[in-house]
Amino acid sequence: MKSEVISALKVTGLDEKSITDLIEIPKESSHGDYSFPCFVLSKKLKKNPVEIAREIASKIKSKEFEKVEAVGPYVNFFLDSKKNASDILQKIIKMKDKYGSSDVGKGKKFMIEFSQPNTHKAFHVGHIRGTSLGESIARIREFSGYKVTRVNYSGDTGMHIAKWLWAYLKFHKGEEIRDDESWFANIYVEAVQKLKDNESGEMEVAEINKKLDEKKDSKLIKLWKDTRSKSISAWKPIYKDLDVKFNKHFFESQTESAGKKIANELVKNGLAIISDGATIMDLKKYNLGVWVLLRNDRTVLYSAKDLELARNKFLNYKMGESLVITAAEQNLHFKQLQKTLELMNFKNWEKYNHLGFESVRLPEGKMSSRTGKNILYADFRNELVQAAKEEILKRDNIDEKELNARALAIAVSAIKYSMLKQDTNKVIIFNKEESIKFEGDTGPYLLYSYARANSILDKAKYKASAKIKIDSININERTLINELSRFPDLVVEASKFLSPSGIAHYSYNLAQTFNEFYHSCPVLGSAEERFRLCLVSCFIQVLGNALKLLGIPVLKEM
RNA sequence: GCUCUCGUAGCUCAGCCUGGAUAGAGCAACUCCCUCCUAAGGCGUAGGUCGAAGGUUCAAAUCCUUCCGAGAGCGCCA
Repeated sequence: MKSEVISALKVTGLDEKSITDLIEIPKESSHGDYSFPCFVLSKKLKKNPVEIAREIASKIKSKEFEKVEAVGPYVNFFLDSKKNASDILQKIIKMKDKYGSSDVGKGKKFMIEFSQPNTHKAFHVGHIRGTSLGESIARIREFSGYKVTRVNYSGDTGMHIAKWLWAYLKFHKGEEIRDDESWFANIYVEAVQKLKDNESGEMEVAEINKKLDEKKDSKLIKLWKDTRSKSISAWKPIYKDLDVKFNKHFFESQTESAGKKIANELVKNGLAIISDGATIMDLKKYNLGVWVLLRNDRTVLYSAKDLELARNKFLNYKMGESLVITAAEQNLHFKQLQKTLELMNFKNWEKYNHLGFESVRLPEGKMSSRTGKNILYADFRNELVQAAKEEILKRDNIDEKELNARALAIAVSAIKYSMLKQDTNKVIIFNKEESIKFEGDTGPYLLYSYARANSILDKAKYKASAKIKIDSININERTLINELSRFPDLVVEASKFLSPSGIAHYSYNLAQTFNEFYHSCPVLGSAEERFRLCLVSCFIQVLGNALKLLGIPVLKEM
């Protein structure tokens, strides 16, 4: 179709390459399917571009186009809209769940690490951003043909654990250990508070940290193990809600001793040095500052553990590309990590990539598990589910089980959509009052559009058929079909740039276009019923595919 | 001080990679539309020096430079 436009434009005397580069797809459908701006020719011919456009349009006589017209300095091409529409719908009907998929990643392995909650700490709304983002990128990459391995990595050791254990032993000793996120979160907050300006406390914590590192105090190790496993159990319902499954869960406790070994080897190789008793990588000449691997008491830091994790991933998973998703605060850390891998001569070091996403903040400031100034996932989720239930009951009377299922889907759609629609390098100001509203540019709006469309098909007892007969096509239908046709290109973009936000915006635009169609084009009982039913079913298919990539569940009824 | 990110309507954001036709949405405000497929919807009104100044270009929100403002990071947290 584009090729016809190109060959028609050979009347300009330009070669195929420059024509291809110049052709645009207009933002507005009233400007046609393709458009050719005449500014470049204007310079060449030293003539008014408006005049040139008029001349070109009059020279083109092709039956391939419904219309070719000059508008100002542009030549606009209108394709045969019925044929075009039928081609697009047929493609969707044929490909179903695969519509939008591609094989750009065929034969390639892609490992993605995301979520990374720490044990003994809060899983708060900020964690949802990384979790939703990682899952969506994983799905987009799978859809694009990659073999994807999802991994999680948790801090189950280190200073924050020492602080938590200190507070537990000091103020909660003997208390039952619960698999409850907020119980863990509260004790951690208490630890941080009570350690403020408390030198003897700090020394006790350092002592616990050292003992954990040495693994000799069996009583302490048992407490650590018990609390660790309960804390891990507390995540299960969260990942179930969010529909996230990992192929592998790494823990820092498994990387620390090998990490320490790597740090010591780096000293032997002369890559790392000892400075003030600590083991460091001096990366100043790369403009990456200093990277501390071991503390001066020889205990191991995040940095050395990450080197071991990288080594493990390289060795045992043989992936082509590896991505780690974390908060953007860690951008420098990952540059230092990558540079160190390079200096260590790791094969494929340049494919060990990092994507940092900006923080989720409360209107009053940064969220923090240290101070407890945050919103725990479970609390927020329950509030959203409650709000959704109230909305449902306003308009429908359904049984408890169905009510719970629908409310959860609505809550999850609201959470995920709000996290995914925003560009990753933009801070999200999390406003709770705003986020429990289900109108406008929100997840529930998408589900609502989907459910409405589905209800039409239900009433018509519609069964998909590959035969499409189009007698006429109006502006609403045409716009909706154009929107449907954009999807595959967007998935390719999203996969390339590791960016689900484009899919999120697309979903919203698509739903909006559908709602306009819904409002102005009656389906059931209309003369165009067959064609419109087909269009509705294609809309459901494509919105469903898009939401699947975002990890957002759909509802047939709402 | 150095590095990175952000700055578009009252508020929250698209658009910027790949420059083009009147800068788009949502929320909030003000109208209108449920005898009609789900009003969690749709139509409309109002709201903009695209942070500022230079530069490149036929053409700049978009590319380049400088400056201003906000946030984050910068040796023993992760």
